[in-house]
Amino acid sequence: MTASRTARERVRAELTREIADLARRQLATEGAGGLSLRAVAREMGMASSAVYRYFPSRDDLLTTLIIDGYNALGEAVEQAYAASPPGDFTGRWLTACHAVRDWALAHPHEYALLHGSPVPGYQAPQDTIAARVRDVTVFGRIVSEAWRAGAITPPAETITPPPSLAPDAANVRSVMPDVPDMPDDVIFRALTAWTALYGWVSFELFGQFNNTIEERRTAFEHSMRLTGELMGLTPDSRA
Amino acid sequence: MTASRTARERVRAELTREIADLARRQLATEGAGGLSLRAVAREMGMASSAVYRYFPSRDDLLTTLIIDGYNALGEAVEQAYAASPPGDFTGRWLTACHAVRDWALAHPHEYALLHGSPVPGYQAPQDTIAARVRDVTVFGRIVSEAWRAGAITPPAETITPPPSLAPDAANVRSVMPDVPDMPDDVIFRALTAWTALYGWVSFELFGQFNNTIEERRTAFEHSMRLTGELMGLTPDSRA
DNA sequence: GATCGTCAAGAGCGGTGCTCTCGATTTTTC
DNA sequence: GAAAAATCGAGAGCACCGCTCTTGACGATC
Repeated sequence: MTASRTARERVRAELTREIADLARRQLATEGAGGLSLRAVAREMGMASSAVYRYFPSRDDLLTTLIIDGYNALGEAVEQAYAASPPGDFTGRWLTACHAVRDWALAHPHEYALLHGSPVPGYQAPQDTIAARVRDVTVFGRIVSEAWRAGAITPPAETITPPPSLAPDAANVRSVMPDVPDMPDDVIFRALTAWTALYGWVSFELFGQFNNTIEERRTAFEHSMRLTGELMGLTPDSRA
Repeated sequence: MTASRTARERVRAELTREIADLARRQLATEGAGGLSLRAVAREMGMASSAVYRYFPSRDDLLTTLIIDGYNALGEAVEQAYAASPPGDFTGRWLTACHAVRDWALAHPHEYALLHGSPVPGYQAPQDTIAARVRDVTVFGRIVSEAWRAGAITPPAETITPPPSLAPDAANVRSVMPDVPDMPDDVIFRALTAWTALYGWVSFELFGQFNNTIEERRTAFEHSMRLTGELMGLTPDSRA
């Protein structure tokens, strides 16, 4: 039932995929604004109006590209997580950070679609939100595992978050499995590290480091070590 | 000479300003992609072709908007700096952070133009880079003043940056007045705090905190306190 | 007062997203 | 197997865009 319905449905699924792939290639070369339904149709050898049989609007096409992008980024982070040694939490954190950065550098326009300014007239539908949590989940897993292993020790005289932030902390905690005892302080430290990660990648990709930071990869890793320290991760859990 | 040349030049300068203002208003309501030379011309009651006498292309108009945006943001940060008490460096850091966030929230589309994904076919010219450093300069001043006052004490067993990052650290140090003795470690801690600041604001503005972080301002301030700690700022320098 | 530079306006080019209609083809139903 | 229904591609067309070129009128200058 899932493999083959009518021939028409099969060719429809095929064409839909083909259009999306072509659009993604066009996105990679031209950028988000250069995405043109007419150009896709031209490259596929069909009339521009025919494309609307598969994607009711340009925004719908954009939405699938965004969802695919979140999934690709999430998968990259998941694979990096799976390939990193379980005991070394700082290593896992750094590996995951590099996975985000590497993917962003390899797919700059797609990253811009996900974490850049929203596309002009485009309003992201709810569908995209579900796919968005995929990379977040991995980071949450890393932090929660480290916490349960006792590898997170925030500074003694820590800055305690105000009580009004408890609900938000609970929201963040919900993406971390089995850490009901994690203090809000650690939650917000992890959140801050997370924003620093994407802040760095966005800065690097959007050109804010031009003529200033040249040893990008090394500087990035060092910065992520600092954010690891901010989270309270012990520098090397194997030592 | 600066006040009045011929009447023609005066009216020309006036119209140029008027076009830019109208474009900025259109940018605020429609977003970067919705900026249309034709719409501006329509609203000014002139033919679309006439606008090209003042801005040779849409990208040129965008460039002036970007430069104006950087200046407005920089000025907001400068004013916040000027209004904050000189002795309290953590306070100055937080005030400057809030200035960035407040300005971004008040001018979301302009912020997106500055720190979001680059506009489709637009290539930022060198002119924009000069205006960009204005806010950075303020942050550099805060950090360097704190350092000279002895209010920055990074953790004892710190993560030292690799020697290959020394040139980049020197680049960053160049925006900080009179701190030749500031260690590269502190430089990169400040840089990381800076990326965390803009990472947070971008996340908040671009919708990544939806359904997760609701007490935005409080959470932001707490996060910035944490980045202040990361820099080594003593929690309250007046105590 | 004639000349020259500047200006607004109009027409037009090629491009865009999107809609509608029409004929052809495939699937479903009887 | 034939008729009915659903689907599809193509074409024309709408309103918009950035941008160019030409034309005619206005203002400043000698």
